[in-house]
Amino acid sequence: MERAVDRAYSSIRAAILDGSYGPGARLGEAELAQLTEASRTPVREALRQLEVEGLVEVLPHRGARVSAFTADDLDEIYDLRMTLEALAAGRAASRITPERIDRMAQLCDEMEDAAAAGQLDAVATANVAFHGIVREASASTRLTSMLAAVTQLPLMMRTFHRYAPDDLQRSAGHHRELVAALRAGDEVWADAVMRSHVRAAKSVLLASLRADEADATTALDDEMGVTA
Amino acid sequence: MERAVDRAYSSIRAAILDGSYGPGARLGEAELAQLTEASRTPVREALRQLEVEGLVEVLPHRGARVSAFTADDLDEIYDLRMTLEALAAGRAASRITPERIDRMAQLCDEMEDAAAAGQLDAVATANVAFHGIVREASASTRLTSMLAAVTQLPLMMRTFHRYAPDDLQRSAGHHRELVAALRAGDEVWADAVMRSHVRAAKSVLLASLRADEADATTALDDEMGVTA
DNA sequence: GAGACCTAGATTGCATACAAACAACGAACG
DNA sequence: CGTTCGTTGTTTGTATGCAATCTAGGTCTC
Repeated sequence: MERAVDRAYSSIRAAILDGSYGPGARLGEAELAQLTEASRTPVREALRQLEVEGLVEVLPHRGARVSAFTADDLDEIYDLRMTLEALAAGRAASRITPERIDRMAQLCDEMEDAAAAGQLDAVATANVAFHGIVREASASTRLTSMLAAVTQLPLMMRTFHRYAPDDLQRSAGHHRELVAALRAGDEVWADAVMRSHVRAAKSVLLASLRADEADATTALDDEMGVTA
Repeated sequence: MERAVDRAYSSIRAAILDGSYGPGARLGEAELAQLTEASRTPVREALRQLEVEGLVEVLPHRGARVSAFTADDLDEIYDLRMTLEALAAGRAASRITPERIDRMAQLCDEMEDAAAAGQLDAVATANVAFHGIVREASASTRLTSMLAAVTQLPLMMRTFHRYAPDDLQRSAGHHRELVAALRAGDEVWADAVMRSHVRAAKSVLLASLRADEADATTALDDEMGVTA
């Protein structure tokens, strides 16, 4: 991470993912240049990179904003993600090495332990590593970069914090099953498991968002009731 | 096309697609700045954009080169393209308007006429428009931009010039069938036709490249025979 | 003669100054 | 009172100069 572009990229990305800049927040170049201790030139390049990955939107002559996702976006993104992750899993089935499969099994252990201990951040971290192995094993740089674009949303929304115990257990089951499918070298199996896995994640997220919305409405009603 | 970045982008892209810069050719920033009548700043941005779309590769401190595709790349790209294009067709089936379907049917006529007249460039142009309608109708900006990344290769390789009459006829058949599937609003049908269509294209391209290679080898052998 | 090292030229990466476009505010007019 | 237009401040877009890095050629050593 020597180049100023990389510093800028990492800093901005971290600031978005940790919530310093929420959805829709303005990303002024001068401000970011100060934050990342670089000039505007590398900041601009970093912003374009982040745009490709779907984390920010830049409008001509109007600057950059953190992406804000609608329900339609979410639907679209998870459709894409299901298709792409399944393709990656299928390709990985015939290419992955035993060592990597072992590492995935190990990550399954870690995730289950972390889930049992209620450490959702640790689950999320191990989960990213787990899926990362599948992508690497798919041996397709293009596919890998496309997957990056549809995986930012779950990161931004801290999806694991929306998982109930049942959801976590089902997710762990998918992970174990995927390991089995890969060990068997079964493309179709791996593809199918991954589809279930992503689709289930979408379902959890949508349900959770609907619940959030209901809460917000209730809160709003209460507030109006108080002030009226 | 007012902004210098857009000028640079268009000029460089055109220069690559018309063969002025072949695969592996070096793309010096100063040279491109002169070509596009802009400074290096917008040229750099344009190059990054072209990198995203897969037309060029840029290496840190080493500049940009036109992408050169290996047989593995080709395999990988067509796998991805089949999956994404099929997804787009499926989504389009339930969203496309009758007007757009009519336009697609019209483009079918044009392509068949052009093919009969041996005007392969005209076929290619209409084909791009035809597939463009499907992508727009898929109503997914992300999917659209991903498809752009896996559609540069066929453009660069002028794939239509490798089609024999039988291939062109099969392709036309796929196009007609896709129109029918979309008119019927049948997602599964549209998905399946598109898979066939892309897979057939891959097959033609691979066969054509193998033929090229054989020719090259023969020519080389001949030459060595002469010089020996 | 082969290989490593060093130097010179050229090229990319970064910073900064300037120009162009946009947004917000206020005044003038209908 | 509302609308429109001008004006000003801020932000993005572009050009250019300088520093850091890479490539190539030659020389020196083994």
